[in-house]
Amino acid sequence: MNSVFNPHISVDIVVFGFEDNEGLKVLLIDRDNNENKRSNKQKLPGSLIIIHERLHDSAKRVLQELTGIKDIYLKQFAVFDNPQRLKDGEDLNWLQEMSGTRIERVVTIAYYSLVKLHHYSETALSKAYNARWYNLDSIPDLIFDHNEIINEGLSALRKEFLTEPLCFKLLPGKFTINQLQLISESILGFKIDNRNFRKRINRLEYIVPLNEHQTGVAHKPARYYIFDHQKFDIIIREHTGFII
Amino acid sequence: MNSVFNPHISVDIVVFGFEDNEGLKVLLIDRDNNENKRSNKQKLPGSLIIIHERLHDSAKRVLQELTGIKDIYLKQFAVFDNPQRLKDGEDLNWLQEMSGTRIERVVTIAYYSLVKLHHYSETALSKAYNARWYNLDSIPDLIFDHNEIINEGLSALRKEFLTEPLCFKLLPGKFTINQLQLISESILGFKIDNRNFRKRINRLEYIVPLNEHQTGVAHKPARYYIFDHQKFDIIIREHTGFII
DNA sequence: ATACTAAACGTATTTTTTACGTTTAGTATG
DNA sequence: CATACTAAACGTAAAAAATACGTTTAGTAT
Repeated sequence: MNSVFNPHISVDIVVFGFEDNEGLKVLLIDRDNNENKRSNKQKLPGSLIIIHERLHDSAKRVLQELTGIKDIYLKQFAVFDNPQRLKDGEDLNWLQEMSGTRIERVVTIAYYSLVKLHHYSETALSKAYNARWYNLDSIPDLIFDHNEIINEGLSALRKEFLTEPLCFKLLPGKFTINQLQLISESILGFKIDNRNFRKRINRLEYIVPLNEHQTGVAHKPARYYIFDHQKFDIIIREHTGFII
Repeated sequence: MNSVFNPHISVDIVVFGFEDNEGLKVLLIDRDNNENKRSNKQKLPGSLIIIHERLHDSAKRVLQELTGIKDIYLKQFAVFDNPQRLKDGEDLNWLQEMSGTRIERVVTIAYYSLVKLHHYSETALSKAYNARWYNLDSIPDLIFDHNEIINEGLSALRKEFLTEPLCFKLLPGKFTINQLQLISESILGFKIDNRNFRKRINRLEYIVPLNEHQTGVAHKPARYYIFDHQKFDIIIREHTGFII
């Protein structure tokens, strides 16, 4: 591969995976692919951008190559620009060989993303790069500043979750209140009282109850709800949640 | 000037100026300096970064050159990467001459900043670049995508204002509740009921009342308060403000 | 018929928000 | 030195939201 790449700018993506009743997981890949193995180092999915490529498209491309995931939610959350961030000579050599260009300094634009983990279990993920899910509390040492990128990504995700209707990126069109709660707990990392959660949700006009219920479950069937994007926009733009 | 610049990456800064009882203003400069005048186009303060320079340092440098402002609050809020963003041939030529390099594509990292406007009135600002404050509702057409950058910067500022203790970057160490309210109104762009504002502020443990009051004012002298950063960190990290 | 399960409902208490009216501690003035 | 003036500060009643719990319900499974 020679320099179709812009050797100054890259994207990296922190893909968070959600699964019922589990903490969030993060998708990591091997630095080297199976045929071309030189180390066991791991990293975030990411790449130098291609000349003229848009950052968002670049992130999308990388993710699709590694996971087959399309139509995914991607959020730019920070830029990592420390001139020393590539300092490990061996990793830098790897990057130069991989990209076919001489590299001085790379500023990386970091994205996070949120997917239903079971949609992308081992089978769909890149075998060539040994893509795997890791619990947040057992992330190995990664190349460059990728550990730092994950930490900042998690903060950004949690902060954003409280002010943007993020969870509807994960939920199906029709969902139950308990599904909504499970996602919230998983992202925020703590348990929520179900009775109070329900009351709060029922007050929100943009979460609309349907006259439709689960079928075939061995308990009281849950009601389905939909998220009304338009109502949300109208209501939330008028809302001012002070912290000061 | 020849290529000490990185011709791929720039910073631009939306400097918001605050003044009692006024809407926010934005600092703009002329594209060309007085000696070297070729047009009347205006732009945000910004520059290609210097090789090896950190983005934050670059933003700081540019601001200081144009305004003399040091020790300023700077917040990275977005990246603008449209490959067409420099499309206007004339502005692109200008940039190439100015930087002494051939330029293909520039990705810009955008910052916003918030200053007490009266500290940086006409006298302190760069005369060479004709730096001036503009009301938000009378921003002229700017070069490249700078109008878009301002709009996004304003959204980011307002959003951030509601979740971060931004106003204490503007206030003196000791401040009155009414000063706090004026800043809030100015940034958010609407009026707040003073009686309810006081009550809310008085509940916040990290805004600590002093036994010290204004002197020499022709009315009941106001009490001074200080912002307790440590208490804020402890309290806010435990706080979860749901919107969903 | 009985057990089991997740969903859904309920209630009492405290805290916060909202929308207003009133009083106070100073300086300025005639 | 009494009165006016000003911004600061206090107050109150009602509505809405948050919190911490206990109970009932609509299904399937045995």
